[in-house]
Formats: sequence, structure tokens, C-alpha cells
Amino acid sequence: MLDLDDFLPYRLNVLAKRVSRELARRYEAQFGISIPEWRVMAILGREQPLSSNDIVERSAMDKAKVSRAVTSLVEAGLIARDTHPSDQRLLRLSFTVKGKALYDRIAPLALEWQQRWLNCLDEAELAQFKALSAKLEGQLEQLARDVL
Amino acid sequence: MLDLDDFLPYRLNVLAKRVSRELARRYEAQFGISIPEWRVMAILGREQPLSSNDIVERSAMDKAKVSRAVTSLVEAGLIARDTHPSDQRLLRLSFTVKGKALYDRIAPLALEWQQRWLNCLDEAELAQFKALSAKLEGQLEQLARDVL
DNA sequence: GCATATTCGTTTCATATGAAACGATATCGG
DNA sequence: CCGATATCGTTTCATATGAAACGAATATGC
Repeated sequence: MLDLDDFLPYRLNVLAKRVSRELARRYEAQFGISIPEWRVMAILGREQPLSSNDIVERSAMDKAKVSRAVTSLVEAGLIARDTHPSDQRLLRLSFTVKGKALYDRIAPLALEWQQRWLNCLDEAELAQFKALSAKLEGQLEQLARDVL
Repeated sequence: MLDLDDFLPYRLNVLAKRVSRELARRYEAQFGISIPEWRVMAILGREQPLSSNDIVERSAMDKAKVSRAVTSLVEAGLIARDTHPSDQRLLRLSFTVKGKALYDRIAPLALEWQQRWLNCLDEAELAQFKALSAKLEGQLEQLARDVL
């Protein structure tokens, strides 16, 4: 019989949504920033400058969402948006001083929060969980491709 | 450093969203039913009749979403909605014949799809993954409570 | 070179979402 | 009993979402 509590697609969605809500509450309350905006920041924190499309590829967000997040961040003075010199279709996105400062404040807090969350697992368990998640994601891609 | 690919809240969201999309495509295309609607069906498949509130509790959906899903299902002739005899605030939701027939068609397919997805893990891995997910969910509740 | 196709990012549009207000019913305290 | 409070489900409202249309810029084929 189909028991929803045992149906993994459902369980994963509940878990993911709860994590998101938890994090969103913190980002929003403390820094006035949404999750999509924070994702853009996080990606820029790793590599800079990037085009919107680079961010789409790295973030698993669609381009409309990225476009909106970027616009907000620019309006908030957190990132700078100019056009690529040799290809004017591309944006060149990078932190402003203010944006970098905010990133440097948020990133450790996000990691620390994750740490508090994950400390219910030991090293091995965490590694296991990540490995299994990756497997599931790979298999999912397979199945998706089958249908297309 | 904060690497989004290694940030579990993010990873989980990507995975959960992809699973949802994959499933939604099938439900929608084959049966003309949305995920919230399917969740209501799945819950009724286990226990019947139930009030809307029962479904809210069992589904981790908010009551507005449940209300909409129920309305759609009633309009589609898949479930019956009458009022509880001794408490007129409560609905009494149950399958129609047509609804039960549809449930009996979908449930095996959903399980079979899950099977195909999960067969990339062996018994032990799957058990492990579920156990770890449950741990993470428990810890999340702890953290959420701390803030409140 | 020039017409065609492609890529990039924005915007539009229709739909989904959830918090809060709401009306209806039921319960509780005095 | 009856006024105050709580519960149930719907609806409203403001916002989020993503597919598709779009304009601008570039690449490609002839």
C-alpha cells in the first residue's frame, strides 16, 4: 500500500521545504534578503565576475528568477551589473564593497547554522547521506532522460 | 568557504524540486491531477473518511492548499464532501467510486516509479538514507523550536 | 556581406502560494 | 443559558513562480 510517510518524493519535499523556511526566516529577518538573492550572493562569493547565465547554470534556478534576484540585489546596492566588453548580451556581475561585506557576514552564519543542524550526524553518517543523495540525483536524471 | 554545492539546504532543495517536477509531469499528463490533489488522494487511500484538518495534519500542507485541492477533487467527481453529522464545522471527505478507481490505478504506478528511482540504492543504503533523513528532520524541529 | 538562427536577459502572463481575515459552528466559563 | 473564545474551512490579497514571448546582440551559413 502507498503510505505517504514512506513515499520518498514526499518526505524529501517536506524536509527540503522545512529547511528552506527555517533558513529564509533568518536571511529575511536579519539581512532583508530572500533565498534566491542569497543564492546569487553565495555563487558570486565563490567566483566573480559572472554573467546571469553562469549563475543560472550554477544555481539550478531558472533565468527569470535569477534576473529578478539580480535586479533586487543591484537596487539594494549589493552587486554591480555592467555589460561584458566584448559581448554586450552578457552581464558582468560582481559584488559592490557593501555586497562583499554583507556576504562576509552571512556566509559564516550560514555555515554555522548548517553545522548546528548537521551535528546530529557524525562524520561518516554525513558523508553517507551526501553520497546517497548524489546517487539519487543521478538516478533521477537517468529517469528524466528516459521520458524525454 | 561556503560552497553552494556542498550546502545541504540547497542540495536538498534541488533534489526535492527535481523529484517533484518529475512526478508532477506524470500525474498531470496521465491523470490530470496536481501534486497537492494527489497528496489528498494518497492520504484518503490510507484512511477514510477524513476531515480537511485531518489531511492538513497528515500532509504538511497548509489549510488553504488543502481546501483548494479538495475543491478541485470534488469538482472532478473524485471525492465526496459532506458535513460531519455531529459537528457541522468538519467536512467528511471520502472517495467516490470514480475516485477510488483512479487511486487504485495511480498508487501502483507511483510505487513502481519510486521503485525504479530507488533501485539505485540497495536495501541497506535505502534504510540508511531514510534513517538519516529522519534524524535531520528531527534536528530541524529542535532548531526551529529554539528560535520560537 | 547579409539573411537566418542562436543566445542572453527582461518582461509578460497565467497560475500557485501562504498569511491573514472571515463567516459559521462549537465549546467553555461563569 | 449566554457571552467570550476557539476551531474549521473558505476566501482574499499580496507575492512568488516559471513558461513563453520578446528585443537586443552575436554567431552561422550561404
